[in-house]
Amino acid sequence: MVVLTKENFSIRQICESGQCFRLEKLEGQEEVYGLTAFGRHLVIRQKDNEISFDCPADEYENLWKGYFDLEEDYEAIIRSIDEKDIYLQKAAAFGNGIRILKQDLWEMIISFIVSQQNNIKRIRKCIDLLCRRYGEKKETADGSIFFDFPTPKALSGASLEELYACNLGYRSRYVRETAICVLNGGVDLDAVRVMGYKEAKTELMKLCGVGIKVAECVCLFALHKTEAFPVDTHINKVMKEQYPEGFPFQRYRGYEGTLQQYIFYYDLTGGREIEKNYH
DNA sequence: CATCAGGCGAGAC
DNA sequence: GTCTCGCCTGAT
Repeated sequence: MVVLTKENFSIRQICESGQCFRLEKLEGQEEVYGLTAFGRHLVIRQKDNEISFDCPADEYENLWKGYFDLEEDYEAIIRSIDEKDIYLQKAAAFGNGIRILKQDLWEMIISFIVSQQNNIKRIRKCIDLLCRRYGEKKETADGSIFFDFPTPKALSGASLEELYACNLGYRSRYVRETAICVLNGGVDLDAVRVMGYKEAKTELMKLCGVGIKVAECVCLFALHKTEAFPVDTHINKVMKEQYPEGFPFQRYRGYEGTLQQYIFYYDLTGGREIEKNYH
């Protein structure tokens, strides 16, 4: 068990921000979450600023500390926001516990292919079915069962019909073709891992079902290219309503993606009411 | 009943 | 290069 005190960390906000579809609130308890990632299952508890990770110290150091981006100073990011940009100030204050996770590349590719023209609840269900049916069955130290994310090989073995049965709909073909492409080495994920942002984005877009938006999400949530700025229906709406003269990308160069998450989360869960932004 | 969910590919031009 | 259209499926 590892316990630490941290500002700008909310496991609830991270969960609700929809960047990880295998982090979920556990039934019956407040602020207790379960995460499956990198072949492990982790229980996380939070009370105010005190967070506990139910794992050995070395696992925390080698895996979760990086995964949750705990070395980054999010307070400094929020402080850097233009004080006259009321909307962005409110969005960041609202989601100030969000972190940009460093997730598995393959898992993010499939997850965000599945996410297109889909809602978070259904995305979670799809991913869960894929893991149960094609992922390796594993067991935690205390004996509970979980399923790892399926490998490219395992997914390429699924027929279109079987993928439809996982509720993927028309995305079934994209998942199947992407799995086959990665398995063949048509796109080399080890190479993508060491590429810069633009190069990685271009390479990812060679995959079937990966367009600009999905590629940006993968760059941001797997490769930690925080300059990636995924534009979806929410961001598009906010850009029109709040930034008719354009979003000030130059001011926030290098961490636009982090701000994107504040905006996305605010629009998704909090900032429903339309407010004017005064520059 | 229509519209929408963290879009994308294919085809027309 | 830009524009339009159809697409699985469940919720509202």
